Order: sequence, then C-alpha cells, then structure tokens
Amino acid sequence: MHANVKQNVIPLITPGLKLACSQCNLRELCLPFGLSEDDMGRLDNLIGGARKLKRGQHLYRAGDVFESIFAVKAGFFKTDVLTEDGRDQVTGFQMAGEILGMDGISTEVHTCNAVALEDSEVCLIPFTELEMLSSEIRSLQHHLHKVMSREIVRDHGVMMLLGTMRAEERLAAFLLNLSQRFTARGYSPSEFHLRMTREEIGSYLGLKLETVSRAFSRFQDEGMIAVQQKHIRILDIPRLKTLLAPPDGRIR
Amino acid sequence: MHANVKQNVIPLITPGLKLACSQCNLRELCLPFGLSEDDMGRLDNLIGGARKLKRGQHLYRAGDVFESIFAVKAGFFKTDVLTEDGRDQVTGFQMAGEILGMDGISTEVHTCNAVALEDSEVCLIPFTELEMLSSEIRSLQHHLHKVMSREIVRDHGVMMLLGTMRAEERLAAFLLNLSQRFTARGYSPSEFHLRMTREEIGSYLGLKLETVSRAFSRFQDEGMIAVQQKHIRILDIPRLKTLLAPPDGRIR
DNA sequence: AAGTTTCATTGACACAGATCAAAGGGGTAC
DNA sequence: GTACCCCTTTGATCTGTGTCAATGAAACTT
Repeated sequence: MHANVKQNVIPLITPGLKLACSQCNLRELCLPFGLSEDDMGRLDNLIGGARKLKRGQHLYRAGDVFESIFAVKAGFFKTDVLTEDGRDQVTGFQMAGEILGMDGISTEVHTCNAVALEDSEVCLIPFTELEMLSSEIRSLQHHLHKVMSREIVRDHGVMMLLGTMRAEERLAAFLLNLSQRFTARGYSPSEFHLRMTREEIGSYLGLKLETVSRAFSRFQDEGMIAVQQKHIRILDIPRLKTLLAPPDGRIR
Repeated sequence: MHANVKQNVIPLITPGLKLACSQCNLRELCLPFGLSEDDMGRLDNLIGGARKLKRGQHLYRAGDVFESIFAVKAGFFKTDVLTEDGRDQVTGFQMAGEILGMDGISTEVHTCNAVALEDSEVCLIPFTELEMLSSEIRSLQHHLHKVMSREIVRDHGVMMLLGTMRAEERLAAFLLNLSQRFTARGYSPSEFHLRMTREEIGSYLGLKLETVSRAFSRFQDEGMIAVQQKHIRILDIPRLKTLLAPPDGRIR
C-alpha cells in the first residue's frame, strides 16, 4: 500500500481548488448568505482554500487544536464523540453547505471527530480571521451567530428524538430529515443514497444496528419505502410523517 | 386568586435591581469573563436591567419573539421543547452564571420554553446591542462565541448520555454534573437540593419518572447517596463515577 | 477475477425499562 | 392550622429493543 493512498492521512491544502463564495452555488445555504457582492469578496479573501478528503479520512479529530471551521462544499460527513470508556455517539451527519467544527471554539480544541463518509471537499475558514471580519461586517457576524444557534436548535431536536421517540419514529424522523435536506439542495426528496452504515445510523439514533435494519424492513413490508442496501426510495412520505405524530397523544 | 399572584404572568422589569457586572460575583462564570474593567463598564451599560421570576413563571416561551439572551443571576431554570403531538423534552437545567435563550438567535423566535424552578433572577442582555458591542470588543465577541460553542458541546454530551447510557448511568452522570456545577459556584459538591421533579429529571434523561425514582432508591440502598425527597447527599462520589465507566467496554 | 472483509438481514431469546396501579408523605394554598 | 393536591415510592406485569448467532450479499483488495 502506498503512503499516498493510505486512508486518514490528511492531504495538503490544494489552493488550486479555491472557488470564490460568489461563484459557489451553495452561497444561499452557507456562510455568505445575505452578504453583498462586496462583502462576499472580503470573505473570499479570508477563506484558506479548499481541502479534499477521501472516504474514511478525518477532517479533524477530538483533541486537535482548533483553528478553523469548515464549510462542506461537496460530499458527506459524520461527526462523533467517543469517551475513554468506549462509548461512541454519532452526533450528526453533514452535507453540502453545512458548517463543521464549531464544537472546537469553546476550548480551542476539537471535542469530536469529523469523518468523510464519501469523497468530499470542504472550504477552510480560519476562525480568528472570521471573527475579525465579522466584527466589521454586521450581516456576517449575525449570520455566524445564526449558524451557531441553528446548531443548538438542531441538537435540541436530536435530544427530543433520543429522549421521547421509539425506534420506528426515530428512523422515520431521520429519513424525513434527510429527504428535506436533499430537497433543499435540489436533489430528489424521495430517492437517495445513504452514505452511512446501519451501525452509524443506529449510533445517531440511539439504537442497535439490528433494530435499524428491522425498522427498514418493516417500513418496506408496509410499502412506505423501498430499501436496497444503501439505496432508499421513499414511497409514501405522508404516511411516514404520521408515524411521528401518534394519533392520540400516546405517551412514552 | 388575584391576578398579581397568578403564575406565568411576566413581571415588569425592575431597573432598581440592576447590579453592575463588575460588582457581580458571577462575573468569572458569566459573559463578562475576561473583560477589562473598562469594557465591563460598557457591557453594564448595555444590560437592560434584571428581572425577577417566581417559581413556575416562564422567562420566555416557544414562539416568543427573540430579543434578548439572559444571564441567570440567581435561581434555577429548566428549558423544554414541546411538539404539536405532545412530546415534551427537557433540554437543560440552568443555574447562576449560565446563559439562556441562545436558541432564539437562529430564527428570531424562541424555540423552547424557559421556566423558573425556584424564585429566580436574570439579567437581560439585548442581543442586537450585544452584537454591536461585541464587534468593538474582541474579547467579548470571542467569549460570546465560546459560550455558544460550549452549549453545542454540552448538547453533544446529552446526546451521548441519551444515546448510549442505561438508566443508572444516566442518573449518575446527572448527579455528578450537578455536583460539579454546584462546586464551581462555591456550594457543597455532595449535598444539594434538587429543584426539579422526578418527572423533569426523567424527561431530561429520557426515562420515566418511576425509573428515576427506582434508580435513586437503588443508589441509596447501595450507600452511594442519601435521598430524602428533593434533598440529596452524595456519599460516595468515586463509586458513582465508576458507574459511568463500565469495567470492560460493555456495549449497549 | 477470486478471495476476503465488511455490511445487512433475519431469527430466537433475554432483559431493562415502560406501563399500570395503589398507597403514603410533603408542600402549598387557603 | 388544615385540607388538598402533587410528588414520590414501590410492586406486578408487559413489551420494545438489545443481545447472540448465523447466513447472505456487496464492496474492496490483491
């Protein structure tokens, strides 16, 4: 095995890949949202280039010194936390236009791992410089705060999911969430490829992989979805949604 | 029942209560952390006064327009999210020096409820003005980002708890977390009063109240804690800690 | 292209925690 | 001070999901 194909070796930054925010089709989803042409140019100057990652490579690891946040330009990531005693929790899946790495701001050290689940590309956004620029550009500052707040709200949603839903509800919520995010990016709401394993889904949803698999099978038996390994077709979105809102307020 | 004693009526702001950050014994825990005397004075000017709440009163509700974040000056709060279909998840408990309301930044509308669990007092921090000031004071800006990031990291910890721990582990983690936070505020690490009900603890931990109660009883039977209703004495902190780190990497 | 490893599915069984139920105690409101 | 209600505890039972195990299908390696 050649060193340059070995996984998890961090590749050098490839400045040639740099593409201005103003040219990026994700600008409406990503950090430059709401900026003027002019301000977007200033943000461009700050962005430290792009970085390509092969599937399986770490973008950062828990313990790494925090210097930048990252905008996903293409591809798919997971973040997970693991503790000394061997617990492992997937805390999120990130796709194009989403921001990674904000966990590191608080202690200057990353507290989770970010791993590419397929060949991916991110923009590097040096955080100190972002802070400097955002103190000059009000809308950038405010949007950064919104992005962080959105992450907090998203986490509350996951807590709700983990704290109150049963297995099939969790999986339905998960599929609907993916569907909605793919839609926002111009992909099909009903047909997509899962980039993660059943085990990773299970970890995210607080379930064992067998339970995830069984729930998929049950959804398929009932005609709500068609599953073939990682390929998913959602056949009945409304019905999936009803799973989330039990007819009467069933308590659990 | 008189209107002025009815719960959940928001009291007027009481400017007389205003106490400068520089005089506040929470300044090392709270937003002014790391500010110079001078800058602290500028933050003082911005803070819109204090607000007292009686037990049971809402500081804000899901749906309220977001205008301020709040620093807990005294007392104890819970935040919870509830969905149309009747799910209810406690997302956190906040004590003196902690910041409430950052969930509202992303959409300009609060996404959860904040309720005082005992008579409490908060400082009002108008967010737009905070943003203006933080664009002038680098350390304030950075500290605000740290506070938000810390919230994200905390949420990941809760996700880990909900996703990977069993009932007794969750409760042990909860007690140790409280203990540590009380310690940081100069209170006893081992003896404190729970401000929340078993049901609220259960909601936070993704358990039913009966399960919480049984876990308390078991801890007591094993001599790790002494429980009398809401009064808790932790008798064996090290032993509680071992509950979190299963000897061998037991998987669940 | 074949071999090897990882990933997914399915079944049988076990058990942690939910549910249902009942009784007692404490705090709160009047 | 008293009455009421909410909170807590505890028991009995049920059930959803975890655990263990085996088979099969893909995907990657060489």
